[in-house]
This record gives sequence, C-alpha cells and structure tokens, in this order.
Amino acid sequence: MRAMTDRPVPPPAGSGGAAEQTGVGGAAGARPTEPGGAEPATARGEQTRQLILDTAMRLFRERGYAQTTMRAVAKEAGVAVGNAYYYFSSKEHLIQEFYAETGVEHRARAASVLARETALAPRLRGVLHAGIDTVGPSHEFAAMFFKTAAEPTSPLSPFSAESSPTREASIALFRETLFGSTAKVDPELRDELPELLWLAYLGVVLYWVHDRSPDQAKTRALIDGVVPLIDKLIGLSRLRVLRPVTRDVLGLIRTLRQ
Amino acid sequence: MRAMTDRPVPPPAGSGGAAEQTGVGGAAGARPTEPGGAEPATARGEQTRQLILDTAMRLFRERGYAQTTMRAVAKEAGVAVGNAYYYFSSKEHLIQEFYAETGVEHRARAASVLARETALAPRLRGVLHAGIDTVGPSHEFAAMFFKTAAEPTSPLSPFSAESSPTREASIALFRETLFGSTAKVDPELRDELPELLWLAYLGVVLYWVHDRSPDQAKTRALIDGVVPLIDKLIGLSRLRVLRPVTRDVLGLIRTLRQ
DNA sequence: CTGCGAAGTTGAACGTGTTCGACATCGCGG
DNA sequence: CCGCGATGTCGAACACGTTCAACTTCGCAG
Repeated sequence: MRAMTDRPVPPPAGSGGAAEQTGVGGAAGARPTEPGGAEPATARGEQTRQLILDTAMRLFRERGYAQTTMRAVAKEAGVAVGNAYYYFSSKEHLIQEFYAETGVEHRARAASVLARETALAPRLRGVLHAGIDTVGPSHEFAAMFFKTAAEPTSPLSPFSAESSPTREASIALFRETLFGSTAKVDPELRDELPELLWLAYLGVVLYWVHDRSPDQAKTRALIDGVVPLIDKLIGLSRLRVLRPVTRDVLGLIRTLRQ
Repeated sequence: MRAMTDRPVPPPAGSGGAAEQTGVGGAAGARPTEPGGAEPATARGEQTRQLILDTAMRLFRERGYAQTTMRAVAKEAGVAVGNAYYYFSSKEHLIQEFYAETGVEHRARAASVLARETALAPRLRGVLHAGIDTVGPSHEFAAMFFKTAAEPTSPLSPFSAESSPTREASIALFRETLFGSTAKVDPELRDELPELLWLAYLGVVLYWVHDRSPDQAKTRALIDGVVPLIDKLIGLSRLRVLRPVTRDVLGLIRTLRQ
C-alpha cells in the first residue's frame, strides 16, 4: 500500500507484466464505441464486468463505500484498475447498478402486497414499506448514493436522463399501485398522480437516509402516518369545493416539470 | 502544474525554504486545541484566516468549486497549502462560511419586506424570494453546496450540529415572518410552524438547485404557487372539522423529529 | 493456417484533497 | 535580554480516483 508515487524513472518505456502475456503486435489506438462504461460485446467481457461488479458490491457492503478503494476492488477481483474503468466510467457508476438492482427487488417485494390488497391505502403503504425493506440492509452506504443523487449534474440523479429506465420502472410501480386499486381518482389527477407518488417515495427515502433510529423505526412511522393523509387528500380532491385548488396545484406542477 | 509527484529523493531530511526562515528551535509536537479548523487566537491569525477565506470565495465564484484547487487557493493567497488546513479542516468547510454569509444577507434582504407587509402570504412570499435573490448569483456553485448538504454525516448538512447556529438563525427568520404577521394560527401549530416553514424553504432551495430555467423563473413560479397553498392550509387548520387531522399531523411531526 | 482489427487488459502516471513533522514567530515571565 | 511554549507556517509525502498508450487475446475473413 506504500510507495505508489515514488518513481525516479520518468517513463519506464514498456508495460509491466502480470498475467501471462507473450504476443507482440496489435493496433494501438483502438477504443470501444463508448469511452468508458461500455456494454461488453463478448462473453468473456460480460464475465469480467460481472466479476468486477460483484466484487465491488461485496466490498461496499463489507467496508462501506468511501473505505473501498478502486485499487482494492481491482485487486480483489484479480484485474487491473484500468480494467474496471473499461466497464464502469467512474466509481459512482458502480452504484448505478445497485440502484437498478434495488428497483427490481422492490418490485418483487411489492408484488405480493399488490396481489393481496385492493384498497389504495394498504397498497401504497405496502409498496413504501417494501421499498424500505429492500434498501434496509444498505442503510449506511446508501447515504453516499443519495449524496451524489442530490447533485443535479450527476448522472446518478433520479431525475437524470441516465437514470431514466430505473425511474420509469419505479413510476410504473406506483402507477400499478394506483390503477390497480379500487380508489376513485379525479380524472385530471389520474395521469399525474403516479409520478407524484414516486416523488413522495423519494421524500421517504430522503428521510430514511437521515434516519438514525434503530431499525429505521421512524421512517416506518413516517410511512404509516403519511399514507392515510395522502389517501384522504386524493379522496378530497374529488369534492366540488376543492376542484379549483386541485386545478391550481396541477397547473403548478405542470409548470414546474422540466 | 507538472512534476508534482516526481521526486527521486525519498525524504529530503529538512523542510523547504520559501519565506524568510532563519531561526532554529521550537517544540515539535505542539498542536492547536482543535485539530484543523481552529479559531485563530491572535490578530495575525485572524488576518490570515480571512485572507484565505476571501481568496477561496473569489476563486470559487471565478472558476467554480470543482475547478478551484486547494493549491490554487494557497498560491493565490500567498500561503502554503497546510496553512489553509490549519484554519479550515477541509475544502468543504470553506463553504460553511458561504452558508453563514448567505444567511446574514438573506435576513438583510428580508427585513424590508417584513417592515412593509403585515399579512402572512406576502411576508412569506417576500422572504422566500429574498432567499433566492440572495443565493441567485451562486447558482452553479451552490449545487456543490447542496450535494454535500444532502449527506447526513456531513457537518455541512443543514440538520447537523455544526450548522446549528445558521439553522437556528434561519428558523428565527421564519418565526418573525409568522409571528409578525396578522395571521391567526392554531396555538398548537404556532410553535412548530416556523420550523416547518424553514423546511419548506429547504424544499424550495432543493428545487432551485435543480432549476435550469433562465433566471430561475420556475423557482419563482414555485414560490408564487406554493405560498397561497400554505397560507390557505394554515387558515384551514383552525376549522373544527380539521382539528383531528391537524393533531395527527403534529403528532407525526413530533415523532419524526430527531 | 494466417493475419488483422476489434475487444479486452495492463499498470504507470497524473492531479487532487489531506496529513504531518519540522520549523518560524511572537509575547511574556524571569 | 533570554528562552520557552503557544500559535502560526511550511511543503514534501500520501492515498485515492482517473487517464492513457501500449500490449494481449480472440474471432473470423481470406
């Protein structure tokens, strides 16, 4: 772990030799289509990519994100540092996979609740709890994830184009939560609501990240307390007296969406 | 900017010599009370600290946060890198000062509105707009500020103990906004509301950070759209029918506060 | 079989934030 | 006026994320 920057010789002229390498030639400047973070084109590539990803995930969980070095990931996976960057353009991009995996597991956990319940409130409550159940084990290291997520320019931001597939899948889950329920929703609200519910879910996760209570009990309390409110609010939105307000809110939301 | 890591000699045995240094002795292990980021004890110290801070702020605004090197700050200020770390324990801590300065200016800008208006809605609206006015010129570099602010463990988090003075001052501003108004508020809500308004302000800033519209027009729209809603909601909270709901919400909030 | 280009792999080098042990300066009691 | 401890200052050294040009491996067209 020492003497990594101590090197009297300016350019060592050749490359080192670790794994068996005996050939000679080859074209020099050949770069893959996407510079960094490319999908592998061969079976071997896919294997290496998965190996690096699994190793990284394991170390992240074992030591935490900040304590896990790219060098450690590479060493543990038995590859060179540069190789990791061939498949993942940055350390943060390794987390993107975690993000996606989390989404898949969230939907799997939510499925049983959605099959069982028909009323909106218990469905929503179940889906939100399923979300916390899913990310639960990764509480400490998820903080890092949300830190970069808060940065607007980051590709990891939940609002970024790069996160679009994961985001859309998550919104679709809330769409099913709503549309599969017996709840009667104002037609004007109907199309916007899934995204709003997803936004509320983001809020819950944001709270969860800051939640230091044992077993994240407070986040559970937040869900249990907020779901009835949302449920009531959705019901109220159909009242004739509140129509103007509903319309105002919807107009504002449409303006704000970027 | 090159050859910073090229150094054949392992340990140069002595320190370098830049500014006039001619003496000899002195105790070796003397460390200040707080390891990194200590308040200066002498006038000279205060001067150096301010110099470093001003230089850093200038460079942050000129080149942006990420593009501003600690080495650049030190060089521009005419001091050594280590000297900067004597007064500020990290690069991020330099932003803490920006945070505090922003709070002071926010209150100054808000004062005129608070002196003029008596109804809650225009007061709140004015204070929120004043906040965006204050932070407006730093839009790009404020993103970085909010990125670290989202991390729960960061001392820069608005919820952290280290941010307590700035946070309390900000909450006090919203207390004045509310209590100085003619609005009649549910007594139970009265004590909690300033903090809730501050929370709403955080939400506005969070939106602002992501707001890429020219002159942050959408954030302005958000404020103008949300203030009447908050105003109405506060008024409604006094209705007898809604008392149970109000009480539920307050109970939830008290539970969630950490 | 041969060679050639694409895909995959390597590790030294770079730039950056941060640490640390040595040194400098200053005020003050003796 | 001397020395001594607290405060301030220095910059090389360190660890880490990231880049890059060289090199290897592999599949396949000829």
